[in-house]
Amino acid sequence: MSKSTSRDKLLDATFNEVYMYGYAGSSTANILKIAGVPKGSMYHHFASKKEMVVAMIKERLIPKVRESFFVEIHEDSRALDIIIFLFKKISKNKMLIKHGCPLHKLMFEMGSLDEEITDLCYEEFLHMRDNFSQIIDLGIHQKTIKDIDSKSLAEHIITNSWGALSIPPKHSSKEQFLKDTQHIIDYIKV
Amino acid sequence: MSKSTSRDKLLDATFNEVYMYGYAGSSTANILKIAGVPKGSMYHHFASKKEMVVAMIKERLIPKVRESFFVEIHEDSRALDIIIFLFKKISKNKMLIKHGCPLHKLMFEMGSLDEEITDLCYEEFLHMRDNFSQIIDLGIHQKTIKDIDSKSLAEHIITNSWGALSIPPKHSSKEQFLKDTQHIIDYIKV
DNA sequence: TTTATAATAGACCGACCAGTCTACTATAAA
DNA sequence: TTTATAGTAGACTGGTCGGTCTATTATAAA
Repeated sequence: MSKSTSRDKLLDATFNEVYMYGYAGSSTANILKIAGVPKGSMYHHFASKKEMVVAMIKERLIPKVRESFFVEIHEDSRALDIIIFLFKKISKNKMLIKHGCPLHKLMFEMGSLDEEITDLCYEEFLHMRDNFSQIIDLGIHQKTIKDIDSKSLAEHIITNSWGALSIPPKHSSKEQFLKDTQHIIDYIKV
Repeated sequence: MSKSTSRDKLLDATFNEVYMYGYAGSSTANILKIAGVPKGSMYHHFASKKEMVVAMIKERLIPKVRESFFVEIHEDSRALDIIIFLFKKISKNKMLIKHGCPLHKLMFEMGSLDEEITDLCYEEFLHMRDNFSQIIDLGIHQKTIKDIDSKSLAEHIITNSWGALSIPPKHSSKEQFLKDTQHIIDYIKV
């Protein structure tokens, strides 16, 4: 049982606010209200709204995305099955299906607006890609995945998932996502 | 040579403002400044910011996206070549490569915020999908494209392109987009 | 107990937001 | 020429924005 400090409550509220309304659409007043923390505390812990969001990305968004998008690599399991399992796992995550990948959403919005936040998100994208390409390399070695440039393929799989997940909540569904990713599976399997 | 009325100037400025800063991040004051039109004119032509954006989507965004994403179908040309040509055409569009598909960007942002705008964008997505699936059906008939459910494949191709185009301007390139879409080509060609 | 510092608390600030209001001008039908 | 309407013009409003300020309280080291 953690204490949940003001800082923690602010980061949690900031994640939800920015995820739902975007960076520009989020308001510090609303974050403070939801966190139940006075303004003085916020500006004690963070220099500005942007710095709070940067901390939120590092301490909430990136860990959540890693938790959602990453799977363990067992040397004895088939790499293709790992990827199929991952797509199933993502499809069960209602947050992702409804509102998209929070990393993608923020990076896309900030691309034209703030270089620091964009770069922070893009670095995590590269990290995801490199992590993913290891699974693909394993699959190529196991001959369960076609011998395609693994970095490029990993990038393809991530951006494709991002695109599929960016269908608006009213029209998105687990089934729609799995149908889309099935094309990826059909493409990469030997 | 058109007259470029105040209404036209407002819609043009609104497209750019919303494309760059998002709906929440856009400001009417800035739109008015760039359009060189006083506030009174804006509220004479449109009931609200939202109604102006709705008009912008119908009269600017959707036509631009159709122009960018659609290709003519010649009965005598190979459907696979049409799709390859389309990807090349998109890759040459610096606006799309840098800032992504404006339809995708707005739909993704508004998904949690406004149902009317979201539905307007989603309808156009469906229109794009159906138009695209015709090309695929042609390809299946010509045996240049694998016999895969054409609606699902069209959706896959569009959302994949959207994902690939949502890489931030600093890190996006024509080459990166073509590399990504090459996976699609390799997947669908017989 | 004293002292320093971390954290809480919220009133307050100027800037900017979308939207309103009244006045004025251009156009064209009667 | 008169009258009606479409369009231009921008000052102004209430509310929200991120951020500052001063005051107070909690914590812990000296």
